[in-house]
Amino acid sequence: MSPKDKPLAWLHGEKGKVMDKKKILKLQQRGWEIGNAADFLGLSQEESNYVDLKVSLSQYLQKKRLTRHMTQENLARLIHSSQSRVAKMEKSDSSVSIDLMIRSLLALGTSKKELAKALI
Amino acid sequence: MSPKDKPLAWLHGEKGKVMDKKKILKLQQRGWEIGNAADFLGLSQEESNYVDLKVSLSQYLQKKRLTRHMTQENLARLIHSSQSRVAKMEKSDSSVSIDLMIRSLLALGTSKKELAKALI
DNA sequence: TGCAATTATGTCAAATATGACATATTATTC
DNA sequence: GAATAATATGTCATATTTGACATAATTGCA
Repeated sequence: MSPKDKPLAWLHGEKGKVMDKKKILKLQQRGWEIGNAADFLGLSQEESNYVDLKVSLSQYLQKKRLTRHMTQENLARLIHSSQSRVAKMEKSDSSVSIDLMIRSLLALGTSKKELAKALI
Repeated sequence: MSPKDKPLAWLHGEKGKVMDKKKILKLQQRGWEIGNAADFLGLSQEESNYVDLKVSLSQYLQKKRLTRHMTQENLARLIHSSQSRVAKMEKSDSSVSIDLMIRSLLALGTSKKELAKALI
C-alpha cells in the first residue's frame, strides 16, 4: 500500500470503515467546501475535522512563506528539511504530520495566539 | 540514549545547540511559569513555544477527560490506544506527538474553535 | 517559444512515534 | 491500613514520519 493511499489508521468509524483522505484533499484544492465534501464522502465529523485542521495549517504556512518572499527551498533550509517535504506540507499531503507543520510555523515566528487563529 | 532524554532534534539554535525538554516539563509540572523556566534553561522562543503548546494541549485533554468522568483506560479504548500512552499524553511526555493529542481531542468531540482556544 | 526557477510527486533508508505490556506509584474506599 | 482502582514510568517490536534524492510538472520571463 503506497503512502499516498494509506488510510487514516486512527479513524475508526461506527462500522470500522476507513476513509481515504486523498479524495477530500483533492476536492478542497479545487475549491470545495470541506463540509460539503466531507458529507459527500461520508467522513465522520472527527475525520473531517482532522483533515480540515491540516488544510488550515498548510494554507496558513504557505501564506506566511509567500508573505516573506521565501521559496520552499528557503523554508526547507530554515527548518532543516527539504523542498519536497515543504511542498508536501503545503499540499497537506497525508505523509506529513501536524507536528511538522506546527514546528515550521513556529520556526517562522508564529505565536501561539496567531497559531490558534490559523486553526479556524 | 533513552527516549525520555531524547532531545528535540528539530530544535536548532543559533549555535546548533539542542536542548533537553525534559527539564522544562518537570519544572512546569511543579508549577513554574513556562516563560521563566524557558528563559532559565536558555530555550529559544521557538522551542519554548513548542513545549508550551504541548503542555496546553495535554492539560486541556486531561480537563476534558475528567469532565466526562472517564478514566485514562476509557479514553484509551475510545482512541484505540493504551492507558500508558494516555498517561504520557497528559504528562506531555516527549515521546508523544501533537498529532496524537489533537486526534484524541477530536475523538472527544472537540471542535476546531474549541481547539484553538485550548492552544492559548 | 525556450530557459531558468520554482513547485510537485514518488521512493526509500533512517529516525521517531506508537500500542502493548509489565510493573511501580499514587489515590480512593472500606 | 489493606484492598482496589487509577495513574505513572520504562521498554520494545512495529508502524509511521522524516529528510534526502531523483525527476516531473509548472510558472515566469526574456
